[in-house]
Amino acid sequence: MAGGRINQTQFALLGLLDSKPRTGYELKQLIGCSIAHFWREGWGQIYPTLKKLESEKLLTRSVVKHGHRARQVYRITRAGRARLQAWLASPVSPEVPRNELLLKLFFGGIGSGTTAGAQGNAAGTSGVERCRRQVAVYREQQERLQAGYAALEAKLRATAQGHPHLPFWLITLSYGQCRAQAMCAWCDETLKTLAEFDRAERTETRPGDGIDCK
Amino acid sequence: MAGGRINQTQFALLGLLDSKPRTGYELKQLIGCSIAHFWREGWGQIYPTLKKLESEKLLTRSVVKHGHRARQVYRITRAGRARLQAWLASPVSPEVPRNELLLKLFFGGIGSGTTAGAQGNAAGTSGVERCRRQVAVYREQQERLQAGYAALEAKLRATAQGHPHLPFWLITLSYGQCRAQAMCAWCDETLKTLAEFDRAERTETRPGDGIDCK
DNA sequence: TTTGGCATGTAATCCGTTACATGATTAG
DNA sequence: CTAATCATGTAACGGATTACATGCCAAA
Repeated sequence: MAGGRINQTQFALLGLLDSKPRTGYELKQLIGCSIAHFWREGWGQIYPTLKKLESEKLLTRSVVKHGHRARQVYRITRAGRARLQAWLASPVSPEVPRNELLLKLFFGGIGSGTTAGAQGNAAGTSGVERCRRQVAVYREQQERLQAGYAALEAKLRATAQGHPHLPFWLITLSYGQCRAQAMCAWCDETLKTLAEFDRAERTETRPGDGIDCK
Repeated sequence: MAGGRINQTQFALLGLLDSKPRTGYELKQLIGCSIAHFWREGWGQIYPTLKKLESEKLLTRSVVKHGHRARQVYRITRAGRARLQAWLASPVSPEVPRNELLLKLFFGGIGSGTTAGAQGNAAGTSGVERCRRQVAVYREQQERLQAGYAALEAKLRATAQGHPHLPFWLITLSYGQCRAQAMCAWCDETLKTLAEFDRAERTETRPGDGIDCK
């Protein structure tokens, strides 16, 4: 997916290091509680990227003794800030993320083969029923997401009250809320469409001809 | 991207081959005009995947002479249909796609450094202004998407009128339409928020303290 | 005749996930 | 004491994009 472009991990790290120096571990934690709803990073990405950024002089590393342990604390440099600024102002690269759900729905007309017979589609095996289940699950997910956004918003408003960056954080949450809400509406509409189509399909079942474009 | 999971390309190909045998080239074309709004494939993915599917007996390949050329036509097998069915009925793997726009907005509070001074934020360099531009561009994109969806819907309704799979294709379009519409609404709301925040910010500018969780 | 579309592939590279591997510190 | 958390990394794997490379055929 969103796969082959310039490594964006570096900008997430630079951005989080802008406010204060941190260790890789702290960065991972911070990601998990601040931007997890739209951005994930794994260890295997964070540590190598930090090293790479250090080698490019965008970060400096200082080893801080903590008991017997040596913590690697990274601090952003002036060059790092410049790099970050340039990225922040640069246009968002347009991407068409793959959507597994839509692909499955697009193929909703493909019958289950094994039970396709003269007596029509058995309940539970038709493409329509398959799609209904997928959409129902998706709807639940979206509702859970909404609850999560609401909870995070409440926590943020309480914890970071008055923080100058708070409005921006809330904007990202609002994005998720709007989207999840719209997706729920779409689910309802789609479930209705599928139910109607189901009724119509039980009466006349034609073999699907090929898809073709143009 | 969506990176590390099981290769989904194979299912897109199996699904498109379900209705009729096709060549790799035809598959690429078909993808471009039917599911391009939520699914992309490149040559480098299609041809190797077709070979892999053939080696797994999920497809068979027949070489058809076309003038002097040899076209490799792939046909789905019974095992291929079974594999496709299993996937269609399996739950959608939950993913948290990275969102570059949101990351940039999340860092909206990071000032541009070079012009940060006593006289407040110069127009065009503040984080707020940066965000406004990003959101405005995004809004335009979403509007263009909406127009594209509408056009494709009209074309589909005309071209594939009466096709038994048409309702499913329209569902995927409706998804995009709902989302794009919601995103436009979010943009408007966000632009308003940013404008208000801008006014407030010009009066009192505090240095951003660090983000911290919990 | 030359351009554009048909047609098939390979190679390089990068991104990202997952699992593996290790060990110290601290709270219960 | 022991479990959870802090803390840092590496290795392997697989997926996706992009560019590269080639050549036929038909239409203008």
